[in-house]
Amino acid sequence: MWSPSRLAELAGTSRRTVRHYHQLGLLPAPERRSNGYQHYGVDHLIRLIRIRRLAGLGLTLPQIAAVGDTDRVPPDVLRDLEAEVGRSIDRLQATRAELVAMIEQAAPIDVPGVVARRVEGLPAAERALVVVLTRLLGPQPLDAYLDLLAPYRAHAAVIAFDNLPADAEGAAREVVATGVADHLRELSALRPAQMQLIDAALQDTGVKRRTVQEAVGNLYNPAQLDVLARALRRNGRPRPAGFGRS
Amino acid sequence: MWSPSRLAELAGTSRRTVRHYHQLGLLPAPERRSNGYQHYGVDHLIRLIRIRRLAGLGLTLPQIAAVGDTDRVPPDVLRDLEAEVGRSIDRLQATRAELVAMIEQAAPIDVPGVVARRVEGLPAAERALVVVLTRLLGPQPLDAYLDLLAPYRAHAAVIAFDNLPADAEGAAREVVATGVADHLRELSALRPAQMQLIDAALQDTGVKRRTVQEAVGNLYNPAQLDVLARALRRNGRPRPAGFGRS
DNA sequence: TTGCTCCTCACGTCACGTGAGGTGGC
DNA sequence: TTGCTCCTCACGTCACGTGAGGTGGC
Repeated sequence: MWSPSRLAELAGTSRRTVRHYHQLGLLPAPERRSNGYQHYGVDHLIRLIRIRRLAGLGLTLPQIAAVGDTDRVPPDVLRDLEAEVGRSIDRLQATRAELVAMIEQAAPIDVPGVVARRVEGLPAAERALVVVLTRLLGPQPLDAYLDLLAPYRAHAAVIAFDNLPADAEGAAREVVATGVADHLRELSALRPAQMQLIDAALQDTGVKRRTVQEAVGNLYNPAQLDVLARALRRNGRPRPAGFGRS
Repeated sequence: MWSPSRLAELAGTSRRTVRHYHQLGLLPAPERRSNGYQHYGVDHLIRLIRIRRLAGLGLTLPQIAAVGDTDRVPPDVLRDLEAEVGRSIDRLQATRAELVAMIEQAAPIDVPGVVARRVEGLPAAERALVVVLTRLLGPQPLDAYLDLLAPYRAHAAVIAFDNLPADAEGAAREVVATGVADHLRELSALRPAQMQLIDAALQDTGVKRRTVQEAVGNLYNPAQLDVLARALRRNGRPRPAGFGRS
């Protein structure tokens, strides 16, 4: 009655798909004419339309095979599917919002749209650290960190730190370390809650803190690392996590 | 610095994924310790996080390779992605609505939820025909057809037709044919607009009409097909497409 | 004869998952 | 010694897509 391509067309699919369903035993084999050509009847079409409907609803082909010829899908299967589809929609809507934000702000890649505006103009090492912290900190500690970033960087000692060459001499290092340490103490006094939030987020067994330390050790040159160590010694214990690092 | 599994964990992915990116050249090979163990630095982590971000936004791995180390995704790529994500969301929302309808109505499989209530209690052949018509007719002609279905079936002659055995005699066939033909004429007079809508939808080169005829020829027994032929002859040309079929 | 459809393998796609079989570190 | 991680193949997954090479119908 119908050729393979006609059948596929009527069901809105491809010949290969029909063949695939034959191979899986989802669709019964059609009759053959004397020349070997296959031809399909209305039963095949009904069955194929059903398979396509269920596949379109998100059932896997084994699930469709399990449904077989019964006229209802088990309700729990439907509920699972609906929940799964709901999650997919949520994910895609978040993705879409992220894309829209990136388009509108012409935002850079490495960091979510919300974060992008707050890391503009940072030196490469700082940006890299922010990228790592987006994976290590939860939303709130990350927010606190980003809040502190601007006031932290609004100080000449920090700029000096950024530009410190690897072979800077001890005296120069000490000057920068003093400046950074003083500035960090002021900042701690000014925004203690945020400092604590960051610190607490890095607590868990210390594994996160060690990760930050390793990242920092990789991102700065020896002179800069030495400055950080000096600044920390100078401020004693209450080391301000992501800032007073190492 | 970091082992493969630690790197994967920090980026929220798997070791195999990391290996896959190496194979594709997306991620540079890490350094090796003397024992052959790989270890990764912060550069690898940054790069891996970037790849995962872009993959999460829907870029394919070749697209990510093309973006490389530049800090912006080309705007047209972003716009294409956003459009594609939008279409996916639309599709999934339609799927979800369909699933919800099926759950709430405990609806059967073969037919969309909206159609389900209107084909309850139909004999198997009629249901099969409706399934085929959902593929052949647009929404409006299908709606017209479903509208006519109830009044069409509210007649003793139609029930007699359903129950006609394959070996029914000529006299019995003629009685049923007369009843069906008369009923169809009345229906045509009563709802001419809907009849015409269905008829028009089946026009296109006649290929759809022939498909309906083939389906009908497959769904009814010889006596029933003979009745349909008689009823059509009796009513002359204005044959009511899906109803007065063959 | 030409162009179209039909046939059956069988490899390719996409982004990894999942063992298989063996070795290093504590 | 045990348990854990590390290593490198290499086949498997999912639902088909895409030729490859050849034949039938008009």
